[in-house]
Amino acid sequence: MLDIKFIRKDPDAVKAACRVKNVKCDIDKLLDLDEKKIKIQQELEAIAAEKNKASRAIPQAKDESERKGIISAMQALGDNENNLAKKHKELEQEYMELMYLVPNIPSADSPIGSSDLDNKEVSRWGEPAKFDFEPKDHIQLGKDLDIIDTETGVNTSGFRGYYLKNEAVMLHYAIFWHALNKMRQKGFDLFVPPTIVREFVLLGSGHFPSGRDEVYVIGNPGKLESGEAVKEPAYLAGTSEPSLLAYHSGEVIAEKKLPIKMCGISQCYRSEVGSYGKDAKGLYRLHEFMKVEQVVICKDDIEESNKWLEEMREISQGILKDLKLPHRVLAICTGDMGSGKYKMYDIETWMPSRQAYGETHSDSNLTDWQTRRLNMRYKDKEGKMRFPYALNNTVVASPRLLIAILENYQQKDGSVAVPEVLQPYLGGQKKIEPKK
RNA sequence: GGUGGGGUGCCUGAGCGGCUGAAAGGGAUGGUCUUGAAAACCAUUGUGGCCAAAAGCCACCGUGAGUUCGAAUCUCACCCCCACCGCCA
Repeated sequence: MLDIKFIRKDPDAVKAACRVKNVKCDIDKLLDLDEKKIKIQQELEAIAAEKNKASRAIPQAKDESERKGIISAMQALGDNENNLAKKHKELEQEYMELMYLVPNIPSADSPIGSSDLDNKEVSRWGEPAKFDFEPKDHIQLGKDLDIIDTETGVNTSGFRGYYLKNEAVMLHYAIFWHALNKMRQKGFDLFVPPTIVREFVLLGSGHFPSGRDEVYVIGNPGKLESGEAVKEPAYLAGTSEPSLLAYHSGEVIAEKKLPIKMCGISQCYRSEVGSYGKDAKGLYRLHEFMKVEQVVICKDDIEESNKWLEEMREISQGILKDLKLPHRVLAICTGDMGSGKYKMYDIETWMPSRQAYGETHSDSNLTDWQTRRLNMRYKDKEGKMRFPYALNNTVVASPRLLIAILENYQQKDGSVAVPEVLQPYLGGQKKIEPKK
């Protein structure tokens, strides 16, 4: 959400943001609603002031007839008030619906573009492996090593279902252990956050209203004593970011507590309704996976927040470097970055079966777009209330990262080497051998 | 699942129909004192809107409706928390 005062002052900047981000949001209508709403509000307040004044006079009334006179005068005001209040409420609702759709202004150095084709590569690390044999994809490797079973997974769970088995399970958790250790060293507070969340949490993070389709709704969130369904629905979060942010929602944070560095590990659920037929095979696009996520909440300073964006990028790249996985960093263009974002990088890791880099991380600076929605504030030294800036980045997500590990670490004999940093988590095991 | 109790500012907590935006204490900030600190004492300490600012006005005591001339206070619904018992990974 943007500051309405900013939108009033510079509607063209907001319209430009809508354009480059491909967001449909009628700014003129928003401003019109704003104007109408304020006008009615002023009328309502004038009536309220008069009523309050009269009401205060009642205890001082000399006799019953003076009392009655005041009361009847007030009742006359009441009729108009009800109509205005109703109108105001309607306008307010319409206004809020639009406000939630207004995109953040992208940074000046973000590439302008309409799709992922316009993203700009900013750096590369490592050399994609060259094999002196015919490499297999992770699906085949998973079968041969008896560590991944997508066929039975689909049978049990439906499309995009999977089982991890044996060493894949060990690798999966080894990655997370490694990541959690690293994040603790970096001074992040660790969380296992809720994945079942209330509406305000996803509205606050910006996953609602426009990303509603992407989120699973829990059909039966519980029952009341009367046997009726609970009125408020519950949702399965697609990342721990909303829960981590909501930890401080509605809070006035002490300035000295900033920056707040949070790290969550959770299962993530995504309906993937917008991507039917895309990445249909293997472990790339899944309805449920696990992820370690980092969130930073810092002062409302562009420079400081951008410093954190780079710092978080480096933390994630550090883990890929620990795993010796070739990867590249992309500056995401305006059309591909999502409505709430100010600036965004993706990190893509080399996946031999795709003969391409595949997205494994997503590093974003949302400035105060989320904290305004969540009414999360801090008081600066002058005692002024400010909305802090919020950023988030993937630390690691698996099974997707398993694709890169298995495919990059495969050997001519059909085995897969275990990355050195992960070996301690597999009891020192160096190699995963094919099963006969 | 049963039975009670309860959501008030940064925190604890009083208020239970009208000068109450809210007592008291704590905390925080500033000052006096001190070589410095502690202690003590004094002062300050809501948010948002009309609004860029002053004056003024309006709204806000979990959320939403209602009763009333007037609601933190009364009624209803919803959300949440706590205690004890039962059940449970």
